[in-house]
Amino acid sequence: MMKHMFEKSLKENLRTVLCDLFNAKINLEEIEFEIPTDPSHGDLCTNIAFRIAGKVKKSPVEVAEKIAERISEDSFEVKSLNGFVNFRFTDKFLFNLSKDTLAFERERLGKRVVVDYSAPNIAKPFGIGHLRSTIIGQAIYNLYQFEGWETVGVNHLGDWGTQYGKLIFQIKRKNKNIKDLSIGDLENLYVEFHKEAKDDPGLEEGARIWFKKLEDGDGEAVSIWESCVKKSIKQFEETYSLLDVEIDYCMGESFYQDKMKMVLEEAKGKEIAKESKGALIVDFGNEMPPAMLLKSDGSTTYFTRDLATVRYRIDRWNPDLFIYEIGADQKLHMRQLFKTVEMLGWKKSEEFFHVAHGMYRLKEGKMSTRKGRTIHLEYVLNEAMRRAEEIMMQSETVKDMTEKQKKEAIKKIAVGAVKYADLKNHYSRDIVFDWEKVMNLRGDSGPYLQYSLLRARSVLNKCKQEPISEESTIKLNSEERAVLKKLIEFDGVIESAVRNFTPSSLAGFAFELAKDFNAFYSSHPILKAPSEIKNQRIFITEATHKVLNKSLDLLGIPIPERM
RNA sequence: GUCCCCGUAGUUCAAUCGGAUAGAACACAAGCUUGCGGAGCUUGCGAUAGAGGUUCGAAUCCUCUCGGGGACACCA
Repeated sequence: MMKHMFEKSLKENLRTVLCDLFNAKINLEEIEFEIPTDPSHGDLCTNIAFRIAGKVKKSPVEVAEKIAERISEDSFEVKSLNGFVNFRFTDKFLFNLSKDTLAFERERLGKRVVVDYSAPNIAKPFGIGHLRSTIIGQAIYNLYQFEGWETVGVNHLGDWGTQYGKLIFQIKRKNKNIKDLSIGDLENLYVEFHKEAKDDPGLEEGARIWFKKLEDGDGEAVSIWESCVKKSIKQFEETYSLLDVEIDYCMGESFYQDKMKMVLEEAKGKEIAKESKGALIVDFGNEMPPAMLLKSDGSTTYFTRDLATVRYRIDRWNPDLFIYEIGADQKLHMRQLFKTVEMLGWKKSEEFFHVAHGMYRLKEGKMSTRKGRTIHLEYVLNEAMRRAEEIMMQSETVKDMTEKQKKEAIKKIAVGAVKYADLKNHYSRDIVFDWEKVMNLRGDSGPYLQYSLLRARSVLNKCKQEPISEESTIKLNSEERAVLKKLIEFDGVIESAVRNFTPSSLAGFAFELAKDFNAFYSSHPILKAPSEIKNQRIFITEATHKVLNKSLDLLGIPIPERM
């Protein structure tokens, strides 16, 4: 808060000065602070001189110089350079600002957000694509909650649709008994169906018939389907537990079976839905291709279910914001959905956001279930754990750990590595799936963050922090300044991560903080520092620990006790 | 064919919604242990696909070319 207040009063100060000097009237919003690219320029800067130079018919350099001459404060010095106005905090002031960062409590905003994420398909192993949705979605959920939103997380399980008609049909054709089939078997049957349907297009028709039967409540179809759901959910629960993810509600597409009719009636009544080639569609004119509500055989589509889902969520939670963490391949679908919601008059499309994550690709080419080029989460984690163990064996510090403790640590390191490798990328980018990068346990990686945090913790465990009195002299070296300057960025990073739906901003920040701390740690003693600066170094260690801990917590990266 | 996203060191990614000398990591090369955890630290090498335009200022915005990915009604 103190930083906020400081920036606000500095803005007001600038506004007054600009008015006095150049008779320029500006809004506070026009003044923006940034962090100079080169730390030697200062700790904060503004480009306001460029913005008003044209208005007042002076050069930016001159404007900046005049501003710098005019402002004088005890807590920072002001200098102009190349048209920028640079502020450099005194050590004491910077130190006090950083204390402010440690107050994590936010006021409740009275706003509610529904976050739709994970949403794996039943009867298939948990794929790497849904892993992305799960990890990013959970981080966004955490971030919104931290910022003071009331959050509702929903796992919109893919448990309905023609694909299960295909699966049931294939099970029947091959005379299989659902009781004997594993998730892997089910996936194989699905793949097999597609292969055979290529040569025999009649099979698609059979699949549609079986889905229609399922929708109409046919006993046999429902029983096979229920069995698939059960098997899948059991496996998903193991996965979520391993990933340390908990989603508030699990309501699959099938949940909305009886809620679509109402929506269809409303769409027809408002003349938004119309008939075309025997099907019921929503026409968007030239803006977009049409979306389908009912197929010509009368069965529903996932568009219908998504629409019913929105209706349900409005009725139940009436959120101020809907966030969908779903792959970029569904961009058109989402646009159609948001537009239709607006046409129905339920909500404005601005109240919806599609976090369209990019797709995973392999170095060898596209991923493809049919060609067997998929990556199963289980395999990735096992390999990551193997590597973590390898490094751990060389470590001195874990020698006195029990086997159980080691196993637990290895698991957390592997999960942290996999999650961080995903979170550090901007969601919109496709990720080239590279084993070496994902399971990298050094450098810009999850374990690097975990390690840095534990090292800070280890130092803190060896001493007692004494409060630093207001009178004590603070004198900082450049490594200490770097850490403190990074720390005071935390609030802004959170704000931007929330506003832009980018946990990647926080991941990047956490890495930079760890890096700055490590540089500080390696060049200056903390516990054996001279007594007059020992306390300030302990404070820096403690603050880093606290902020790093919170960052990893928000990102969903687990922290081992030792590693 | 139409629409959307992307193109940054050898490789994988950053760059605070137009700011100062484009940052990291991996890989490669050279160093760091008498101090708290070496999964660490320091140094070096090296990039905005191409051509125009907009302006004080462009990786970022506009146009075109080339290259990659995705989506386009009975899959989800």
